[in-house]
Amino acid sequence: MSEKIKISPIAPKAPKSPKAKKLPESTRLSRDDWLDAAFKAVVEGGFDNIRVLVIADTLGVTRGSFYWHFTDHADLVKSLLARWQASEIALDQRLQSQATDDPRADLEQLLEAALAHAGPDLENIRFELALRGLGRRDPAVASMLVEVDDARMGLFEQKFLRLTGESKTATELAVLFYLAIVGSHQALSRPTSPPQAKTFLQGIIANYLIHNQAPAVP
Amino acid sequence: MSEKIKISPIAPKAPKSPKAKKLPESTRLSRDDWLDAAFKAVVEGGFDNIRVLVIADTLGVTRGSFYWHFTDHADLVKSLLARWQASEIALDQRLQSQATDDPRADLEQLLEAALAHAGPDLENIRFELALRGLGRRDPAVASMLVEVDDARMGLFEQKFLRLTGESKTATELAVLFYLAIVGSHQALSRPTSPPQAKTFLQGIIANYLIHNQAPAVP
DNA sequence: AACATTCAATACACTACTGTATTGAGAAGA
DNA sequence: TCTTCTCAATACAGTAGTGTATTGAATGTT
Repeated sequence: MSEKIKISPIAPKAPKSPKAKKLPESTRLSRDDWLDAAFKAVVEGGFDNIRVLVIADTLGVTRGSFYWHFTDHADLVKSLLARWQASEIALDQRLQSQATDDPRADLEQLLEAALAHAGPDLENIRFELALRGLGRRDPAVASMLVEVDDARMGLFEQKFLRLTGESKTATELAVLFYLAIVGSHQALSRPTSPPQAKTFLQGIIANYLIHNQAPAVP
Repeated sequence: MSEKIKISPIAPKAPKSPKAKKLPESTRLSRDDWLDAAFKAVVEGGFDNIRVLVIADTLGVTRGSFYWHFTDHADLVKSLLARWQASEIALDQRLQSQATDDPRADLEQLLEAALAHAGPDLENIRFELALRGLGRRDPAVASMLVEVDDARMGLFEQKFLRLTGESKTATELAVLFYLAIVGSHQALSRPTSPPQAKTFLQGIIANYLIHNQAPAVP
C-alpha cells in the first residue's frame, strides 16, 4: 500500500569492531554474559568501574545490546548484587549440609571455603571487597552484607559452640575467626601477594583459632 | 604609555555562589584546605569520589582555586597519599617511643591506637579502607600499603617476641593480631555499626591474642 | 513465504567532568 | 602610591559517559 519511508542513519559498513575480545565470537549475548563481564569489571576496578560503554567494548558489541537486556545502569548493578547474594546463600547452605560430627574438621572446611573459594585470580575475594566498599556508601548494600555476614557467623558460632559448650565463648571465638578471615581477604587481595600466602594465613588461623595451639605464656 | 587592551569575559556579578558550606567564610584557601576536603570526599565515597568540581563546590569556590594550588587531579591524589603516609609513619614512631617494659600493655596500646585512632565518624578507618581499595588497582599504592603494613607488623612482632621468646610464634601471633585488626576495620566501618562495637571487638582481640585467655578445649 | 521476535548498531541529545587560558581583585612590599 | 604576588572567577574546548529512539539483521514460527 503505502511506501514506508525510512531514514537510514548511514550505511552499516563495519559489522563488528575488530577488537572483540570474547572467545564465543559467534553467538549472541545473554543477560548473564553482561553480568559476567560486569563482575570482572568490579573485580578489576570496583563498582565505579561498571561502565556500560566500556563493558560493551570488551564484549565486542555496542550499547544497543545492553539496553536490550537491561533497563539502565542501575538495573545491571542491582542484578549483579542479587546474583551474588543468591550464590552466597547457596554456598552457605551447601556448607551447612556438609557438616560432619567433628566440629574442628567442619571449621577447617569453612575456613578453606572462605579463603580458597577465592576462585581464579582471587576474583571472588576481590569482588567481595569491592562490595564492602560499596556498602560503605549504600545502606541497602550494607544491610545485605550484614545478612550474609550474620549467616556465616551463625555457621561458625554453631561449630564453636559444639567445641566449647559455652555460648559466650563460642560467640567470641566465632567473631575472632571471622575477623581473621576478613583480614585475610585484604591481605590476599594485594597484587603482590605470593601464592603461598593463602596456605600461610590459613595455617595460622587454623592453628590458633581452631586447634587452640596458642603458646602458653606466663 | 600604551593602553592595555584587555578583553573581559563578562561582568563579575556573583561574587560568591550562595552555597558555600565551609565555615571559614572569609579567608582564602590553602593547599591543605583542599587536601582536607579531598580526604573527606574519600571517606564518603572512595577515591573515585575525588572530583575537583564537586570539592570546589563544597569549599565554596570555583576550580580556579584548585588549579592554582595543584597542577591537576593526579597531583591532588598524589599529595593526599603522601600526606597520609607521612602521618602514618609519624604515628608509628610515636607509638614505638611510648614503649614500656610491659609488652602486654604496649600491645593494648597498639590495639587501642589501631581501633580508636578512628577519629570522628571513623574517618581514618574509612579512609584507610578506601586506600586499600585503591591499592587493588594501583601497584604504587599497593606497595606503599605494604610498607605501612610491614612497619606495623614489625611493632607487633617485637612485642610478641618479648612475650613468647620464640620468633616463629611471635610472627604468627603478630600476623593473627593484624588480621584481626584489619577485619575489625571492615566491621567497624559498616554504617550500622553501633558505638559499643569497638569496645566489643577490642575486648575480644585483647582477651584471646594478648592475654591468651583462650578456653581450654579437650 | 510471510511474519514476529530477538538482539545489536547507529545517531542524537544530554550530563558531568577535566584542563587551559585569561582576567580580576585583594593583600603585601617597595 | 605603585607594583607585584596570590588566589579565585570565568569562558572555552575537550573527553567520557548515560539514556533514548530508530533501524536493521538473524532467527525462529506458522
